[in-house]
Amino acid sequence: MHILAYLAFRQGAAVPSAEIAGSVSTNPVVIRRLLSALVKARLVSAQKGANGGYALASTPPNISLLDVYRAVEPTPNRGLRTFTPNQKCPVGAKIESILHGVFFKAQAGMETALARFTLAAIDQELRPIGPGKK
Amino acid sequence: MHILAYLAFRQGAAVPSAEIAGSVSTNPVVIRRLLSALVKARLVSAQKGANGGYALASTPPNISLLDVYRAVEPTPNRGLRTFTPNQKCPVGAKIESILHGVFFKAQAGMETALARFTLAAIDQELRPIGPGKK
DNA sequence: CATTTTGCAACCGCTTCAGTTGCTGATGGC
DNA sequence: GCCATCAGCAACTGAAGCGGTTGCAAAATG
Repeated sequence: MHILAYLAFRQGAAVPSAEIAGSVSTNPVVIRRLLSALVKARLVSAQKGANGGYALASTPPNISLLDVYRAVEPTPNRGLRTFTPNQKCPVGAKIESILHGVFFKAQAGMETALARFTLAAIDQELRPIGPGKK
Repeated sequence: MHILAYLAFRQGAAVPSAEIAGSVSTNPVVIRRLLSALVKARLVSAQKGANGGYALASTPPNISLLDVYRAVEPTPNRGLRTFTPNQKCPVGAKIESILHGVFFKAQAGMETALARFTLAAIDQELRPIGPGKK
C-alpha cells in the first residue's frame, strides 16, 4: 500500500524502485518483488531502461484495497494448510470442512471491508491541504 | 476451535490433553499451550491431578469465535510491527497512521464475521443426527 | 505413596520473510 | 555504438515464528 500510495503521489511519473525504496526505508529489490506481483495483476505498469520505472496502470479510484490484497496475498487459509486431524475420531473427521466454512466467511467479512477502500481515499488522506505540485 | 469443539462434544466431562491430542493428531503439549490461553481467557477450566482434565467454562452458545480469536491471537496488526517508513518523505511520514486506520477497519470486518459464529453452531454441525450419548 | 495430569521451560527442525548481492536484459541519451 | 540506467530474477543469509518433543515440577486422587 505504501508503494501504491507513493505512485499515486507522483502521479503519472515513471518512478524507479530505488526512489520508492527510499520512502519505505528498505531495499529496492524488496520493492521490486512486490511490484512484480502488482504488475502481474495489471495494477501497475513497468518500463525498463533509462528514465524507466513504475506507474499506476489505472486511476486511484479504480484500485481497491481488495485488488491489492488479492494481488499480493498468495494463499489465504494459511492456517489450515497443515491441519490434518485424526479421521478416525468423530470430531476430527468433520471439523476440517466445518472450519473451512467458518474461515471462508470470516475472510469474506474482511474482504468486504477492504473493498470499501480505494487508493484514492488513501491519496486524499495523504495531502489534506491541496495537490502540491512537487 | 478443534479443541473447543471436542470439549463441547464431550460435554461436561474432564478431558485430558492427551485425548484431545489424539483427535487433533498432534502432541499433548501443543494442545496444552493453546488451552493455557483459553484458560486465561476464562473460556475453559482446568483440573489438575488424576481424573483431571479440561472442560468448557461456559455453554457453547455463550462462546463466540471472536472470544476464541481474541484469547488465542496475541497481537493483531502483525504486518505493521516492523513497518518503519522514512519520516523525511512526505508519503512515509503520513502513511503509517493511515494504514493503521485501514487495517483497523479491515480487522473489524473480520471480527464482526467471527462474532456471528458460536461454538454451539459448530457443535450442531458436528452431529447432524442427534445428541448421540457416547 | 504411586499414578495421573496440568504447567512450563528448553530445545530442535522447518518454513517464512526481509534484506542483500550479483547477474542478465532492455531502454534511451550521448 | 557505447554507456548509464533500470527492471527482473535467482541465490544466499539471518532472524522470527511455529509445531513438535523432552524433561521436570506441582497438584490432585485413590
